[in-house]
Amino acid sequence: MGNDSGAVRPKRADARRNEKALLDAAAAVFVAKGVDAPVRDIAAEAGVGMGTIYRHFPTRADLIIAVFRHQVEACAEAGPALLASSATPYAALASWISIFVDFLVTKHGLAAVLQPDNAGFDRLHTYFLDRLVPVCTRLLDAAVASGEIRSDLTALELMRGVGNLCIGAGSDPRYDPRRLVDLLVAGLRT
Amino acid sequence: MGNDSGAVRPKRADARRNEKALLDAAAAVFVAKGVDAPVRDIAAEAGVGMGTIYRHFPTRADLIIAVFRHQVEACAEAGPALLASSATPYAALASWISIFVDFLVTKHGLAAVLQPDNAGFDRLHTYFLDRLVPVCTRLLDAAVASGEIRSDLTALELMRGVGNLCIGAGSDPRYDPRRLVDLLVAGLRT
DNA sequence: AACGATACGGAGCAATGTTCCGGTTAGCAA
DNA sequence: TTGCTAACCGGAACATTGCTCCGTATCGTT
Repeated sequence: MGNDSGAVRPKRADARRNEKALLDAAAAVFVAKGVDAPVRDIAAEAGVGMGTIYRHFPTRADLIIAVFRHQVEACAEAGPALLASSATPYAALASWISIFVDFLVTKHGLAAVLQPDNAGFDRLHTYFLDRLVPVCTRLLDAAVASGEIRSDLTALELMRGVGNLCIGAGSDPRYDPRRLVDLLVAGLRT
Repeated sequence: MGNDSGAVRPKRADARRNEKALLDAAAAVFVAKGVDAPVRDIAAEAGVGMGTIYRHFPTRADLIIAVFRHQVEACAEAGPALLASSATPYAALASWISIFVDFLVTKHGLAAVLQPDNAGFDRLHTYFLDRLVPVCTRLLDAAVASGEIRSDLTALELMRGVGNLCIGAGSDPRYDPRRLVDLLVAGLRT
């Protein structure tokens, strides 16, 4: 998975340096203030100007994608692994959902950004879904095939439901998205 | 429930007229563009200035509350009625949740505004919860007492979960919040 | 008819995402 | 080493949006 090492046109050294600074700064700011942090804050943290951010990442969403890409990959790759190692497909599905929830809950406000109508976040929404829906579909199909769950739900619906349940996690200690998600997954059983 | 007719200090005629115009305009704009419509649009639709809106409704949330108040009341009042007329408490709970979902889904973007961290919408959030959580609690308690559902979930959690599931309804025909909510409610069963 | 309290309208402020452009510099060629 | 140009940089400027302020117009009373 060579990211972009020996590509068509080697970037200039300063460009490469700034891109890394930006990614690090964005990660730090996201942790501190959530993914809704103003672009200016990220630019300041990285010690670069606004223009530099938007040249490297045409839109906020692209920056977010870049920052979380490897975590999304890890989540995607966990799917088949769980299917192979779990006692039943349903157990694998439940475990995977749990991983997915952990990912969403860990990042302030990331879940909210999965909304398809979040203007400007189309790219992010598309990326997440393109990468994870197939994984979830496979888990879901397996669990349906084993007769453990009902068959009238698509992976997209399930993931979106789970994503929605995770919105606002952490802002209110009385609301624990994990419990609600567990309920949802329990409701899936035949 | 005389709204504010013969109150401490009779408002001026133009003030009363404008308040009504504002409510009508807001309702129309909310239907057309969702509750996130710019305040300026509402002012324009009502044919008044920005100042007028903010004098009558100190904050966007207050305007939204005013527009939807009677529907929230209807929802609140349906709770005890359903409890009395349904076969079992669980059936009453399910029916009430369904009414609640209908309410949220009908209004573009209303669900998203139930988030406690939605800066500026504290009032709206508080109003909704103050009015509806007690109703939901009673339904939940009754269903727990009849042994139909588990007892480790608060009304707040359930309502927030349902509210979250309804976020973005209508923006994607492949996502039907009602089905997810049904799943959630099904997961409640013992 | 005059007057004071009340309401009105819209310019203006602050925050934020995004675009633009003049100045600077890395990397290559002679 | 020196010079050149394409790529890059920073931040000012623009557009949108929630909200505030204040001079002016209007209402209702005396």
